[in-house]
Amino acid sequence: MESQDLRKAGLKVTLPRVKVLEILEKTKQRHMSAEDVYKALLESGEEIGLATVYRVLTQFEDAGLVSRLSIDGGHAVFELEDGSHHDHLLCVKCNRIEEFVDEVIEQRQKAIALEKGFDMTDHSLYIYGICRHCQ
Amino acid sequence: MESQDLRKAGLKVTLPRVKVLEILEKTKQRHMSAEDVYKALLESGEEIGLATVYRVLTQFEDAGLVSRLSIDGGHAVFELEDGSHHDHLLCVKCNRIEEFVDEVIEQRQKAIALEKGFDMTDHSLYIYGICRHCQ
DNA sequence: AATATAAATGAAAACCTTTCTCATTTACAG
DNA sequence: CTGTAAATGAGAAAGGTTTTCATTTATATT
Ligand SMILES: [Mn+2]
Ligand SMILES: [Mn+2]
Ligand SMILES: [Zn+2]
Ligand SMILES: [Zn+2]
Repeated sequence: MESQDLRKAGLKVTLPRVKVLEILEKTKQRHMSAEDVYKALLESGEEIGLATVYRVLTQFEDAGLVSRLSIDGGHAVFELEDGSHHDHLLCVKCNRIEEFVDEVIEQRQKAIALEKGFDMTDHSLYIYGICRHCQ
Repeated sequence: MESQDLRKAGLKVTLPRVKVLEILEKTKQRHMSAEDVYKALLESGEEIGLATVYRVLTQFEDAGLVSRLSIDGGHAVFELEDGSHHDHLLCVKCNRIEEFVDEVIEQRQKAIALEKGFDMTDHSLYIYGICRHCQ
């Protein structure tokens, strides 16, 4: 019952919001661009405008329902937020995305920010390479 | 004699290329956007088109003379390549950029790539926060 | 030094992703 | 059921970057 998730987030329960959430929950690709979501909606018979998809994804991000990856130079990619922070490995050939968590790196980042007098608000780490399947 | 640097890189020695290189070498700001370089050229009396600035910066990147940072959501930023890899801290208020090197993080990244079967080609790490001056 | 030719440039148009505008539709509180 | 604020769709606009193509320039050759 994702209507509850929406209401909890202070968002009115509208068809576009319910459908976008459904797509994100049902898809095989955990990481989707706005365009991907838009196309998936069309395929599932929902004619929801791309502008609305962007709006809804941004609202979901603000509400903590999804998180946004900003990949090198390209378009943003969204994923359902599951509460566990992680970073990403990207295959430069097939665009496969894998996830990882590394506490050592997380700690070092905090230490570096402290050392440099920064109040760290966020970080972004991407490892680019050629995946097993592509090499 | 930056003409030599250009020739070594297989690039013809043209006025735009020489001037862009000069700007990058003389500027106080180590990190400059294409627009910044373009404006600095204008201020120094050189009427070089923005498209040329983009082209030249990309060629310099390919030649290993500069490197490009892809900052979250914004425009690209370029810096003269000095052979020493480093990552960046960015102030979300004043856009100040600081640099750091952390061997522990570098090593962990390699280990993670290996673990996941990736042949690592690159990585990008940005720490966002509020700098000393802005907090 | 003059010439030929491939490469580089400038200006403007095109591109691509994302955001905005605004008229219309919708959710939902009363 | 009604009124009202919020959400939507379509298209325009934004903002950074790349492309196109006619013109200019660097440099190898005479
Ligand atoms: Mn992820
Ligand atoms: Mn730097
Ligand atoms: Zn791959
Ligand atoms: Zn600052």
